[in-house]
Order: sequence, then C-alpha cells, then structure tokens
Amino acid sequence: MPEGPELHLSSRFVKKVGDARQFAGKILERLPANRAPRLDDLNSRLGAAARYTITSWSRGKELMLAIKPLDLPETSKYRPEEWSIRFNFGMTGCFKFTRTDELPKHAKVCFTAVGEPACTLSFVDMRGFGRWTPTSDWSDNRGPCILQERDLFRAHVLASLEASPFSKPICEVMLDQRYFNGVGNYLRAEALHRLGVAPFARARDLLASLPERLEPGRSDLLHMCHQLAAEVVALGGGRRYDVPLDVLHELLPRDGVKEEGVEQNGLKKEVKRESAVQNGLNKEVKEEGDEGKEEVDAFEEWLQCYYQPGMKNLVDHQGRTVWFAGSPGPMVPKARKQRHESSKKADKQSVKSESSDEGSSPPEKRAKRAPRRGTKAVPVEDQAVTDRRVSSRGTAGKESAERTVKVKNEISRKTSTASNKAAGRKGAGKSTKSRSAVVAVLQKTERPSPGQRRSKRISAAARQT
DNA sequence: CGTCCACGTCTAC
DNA sequence: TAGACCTGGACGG
Repeated sequence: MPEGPELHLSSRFVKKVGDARQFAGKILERLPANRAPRLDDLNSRLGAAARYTITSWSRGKELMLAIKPLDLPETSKYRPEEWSIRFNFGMTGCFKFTRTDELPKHAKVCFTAVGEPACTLSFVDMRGFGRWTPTSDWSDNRGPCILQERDLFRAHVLASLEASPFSKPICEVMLDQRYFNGVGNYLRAEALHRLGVAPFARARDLLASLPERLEPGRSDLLHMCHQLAAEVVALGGGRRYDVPLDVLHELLPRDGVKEEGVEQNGLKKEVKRESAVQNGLNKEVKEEGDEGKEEVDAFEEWLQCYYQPGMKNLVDHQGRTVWFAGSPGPMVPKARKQRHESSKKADKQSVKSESSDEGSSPPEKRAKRAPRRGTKAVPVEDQAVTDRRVSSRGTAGKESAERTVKVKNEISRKTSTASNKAAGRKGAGKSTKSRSAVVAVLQKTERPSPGQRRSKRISAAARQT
C-alpha cells in the first residue's frame, strides 16, 4: 500500500498509540534467518525493564519512530539520535496495534505496551521488503516530502532539471525518490492522468516551463503530486490500507498509564471521532439494489486511472506498470508490454476509440485477467482529458544553478529542523505548522463528485447493453 | 496444481 | 537494465 500518504497516516497512527500507552522491555525483531538484527545496540541500552514512550513522524516514503526512555539514569542525557528508528515500508509494510496474543503473522518489529490488555505495537510486513535502521536521519538520497514540504519539493525539482534523470520519461522520474519523495505507482498515474500528461513525455520538456511559484488557483504536475497525496490522507489511506483505528478504540483507553483523566478523555474522544470517520469512508455506499455485495471503498472510488477498467497500461523501463489514458507519449519503451487486459466491457469501449491512437493496443496479447472489481465498467475517460495540457505558463526555466544553491541550503536547514524535532525541542511555536499543513485545505479539482461519477458509470454500463 | 501480478527499493553484471 | 528480495491473491487448466 504504502506511498507517501500511507506512510504519513501510519506515523499519525503510531503517534496516537504512543500518546496513549507506554512501552517497556526489549524491542523484538522477528527476522528471517538470513537477516541480521538491527536493534541490538538500542536494545542493550534499553535494558529489559525500562519504560519508554514512542512518537513518530514521516517524510515522503520514510517513517521515523522515536523512543524516549523514561528512567534514564540522571547522568545520561537523552540523545534522540540514539533512540530513533527509521522505517521503509517496502511493498507491504504497515503498523498495527493489537493484543499481544493476536500478534499479526508477519509482525517484524514489536514494541510491548505496558498495562492491560497486553498489547503490542508492531511493524508488519508480509513480503518483507521493508527495512528499518536505528538512526534519526532521513536517508540522504531522498528529496523533500511531497506532502509536508510542498514548496521545497517544488523548488528542488525545478532546480534539478539539468540532472540526467530528467532526460527520462516523466512517469519514470516520478518514481525517483531523490526528487519525488512520496510518489509511488498509483500517485504517478493519477497525477499524470488528471492533467492529461502523456506518461512517456520527456520529463525535462514538461517541467522546464513550470513557474517557481504557482499562481493561486492553478495546478500543474508538481502541485498535483502534493494535492493528490493530501487528498488520499484525507480519505484515510490507499488501496486496502487499514490503519486499524477501530482496534485502537478498544485497546487504547483502558490501561490508565496516563495520569490525568482529562487527557484520557480527550484522547478517547478523538480516537472515537476518527474511527467513525474511517468507518464512514470504508463502509461507504452499500449499493442499494443489487445484492449489496459491492462494498466500494473510498479510495477505490477516488482512483480515476490506476488499475481502472478502460485505462491503458504499459510496462515502463523499470518494469513497473504505468496506467494512463490517451497517448503514451514519445519515449515509450520499445517492447511495449501490456500487463492487464481491460475487462471485456471496458475493452469494447477502448478498442473503439483506440484505432487511431498512437499508443493504444499493445502488439502482443496474452491471457489476462480482468482488473479486480471488474464490475466497474468505466467509459474511456473523456477525450478532453487528452487535450488538456499542463498549465505551463510562467516564464521558461530560470537559471537553475542559482536555484540549486538556494534550494540545497534550504533543504539542509529543514533537515536540521527535523533533528530538532527529534531532539524533543519542540521549538518556539514552530510545531503548529506540520499538523495544519498536512490537513491543509484541498483545492477542488474539476472532476465530478463521486456521486456524479457513479451515475456516469452506471449510465455508461447501461449504454453498453 | 501453475503462472502472473502486487502501493519498493537495492546491488551487481 | 536485469535480477533479487518475499508472501499471497486471482485466475487458468
């Protein structure tokens, strides 16, 4: 699941658990035989009995989990850099907070909570591509966060256009975390699609004309990356992504580790509220007439391109599936390999409109399965989409040397801000920013509301019979 | 049963 | 630019 928004939601989740519960004892690593533990040092410092608290924050596709021991000897100062763990989620990482006797099968790193019922916060990772390292630094090869460092992210990309990766197709550069930290396969598809950008257009060509500062009310690819990430955060997360707040609701408030009832109550209330929101979104729309089996979740509804019927797909140069509509653009891989066949319904549609199209049906056909949730017959997304161009006003690329310096400076400044945070110096009033920036109000895109889209779909399906 | 596919990095020819 | 790293779900025979 995890792209920037999921990492961010996970960090909020971990923080919430950390606010409610204390932890104690060694951190348990459950590793395959071929992998060495990373937390032995930390554990030995922690000792078996020491209590500690946890907090968390994220940047792009990384999550930081910071531990604060409660009973450090007076002599030793708390140095957060010695007590932080940085996580990568790989393909399937997530955090869960469960009863200890119901530890998830693929729990890889476990933090034992104090109190009743006996609970464990665990990093769960089915495929095991996730990684963790004891450090309080973000990886130095990853750029600013698309979600929380919007302006810096923009500046950094625009300052880097001369770099060789930008000679590649835009869809491939968008997965390069040195520049698009937080973008993954679904975000790139959605961002490109919503602006009608051909995925295999040369990145530099597209980005060179973007203004350093976007005028209010306008959007472009860089802004879209941020905006869509924020939208997914607002939804509560991506595909099959469940931050188990409902479980939280049951397991958090009981243990009474926190002293004041006031705080307890405040927390309890907040958890409840979020839980309700979460449920509201996930359970959404019991389709009234037909069998009600179709439980459409909010994220599935939100997706317009990625994995959607009627969309085309190709395998990019890195072997990843790119979803798109319209023409693929000039830099299509030679072996135009397609992965999924559209569902039959959707296929009829696309075949119709494809014939003239440069980048349509792949030469070679293989047996494919329909995309899951194949019931969702969607008309090939309006032609208009293909005609819309990225808003490229603003003067063409400024001298980037100057930019580079400026941006680099700012990045390092920000980085040190991050370590301040780690240092627990909550700073003079600075801390307000992160929270509200994240929930920042989202500009409305001009796409139809979910309701409208649904009826669009239904009528399209009706047309086909 | 087998094959293909998956929201992501890494490192090694 | 391949692969390697993994588990498991969906689908085909």
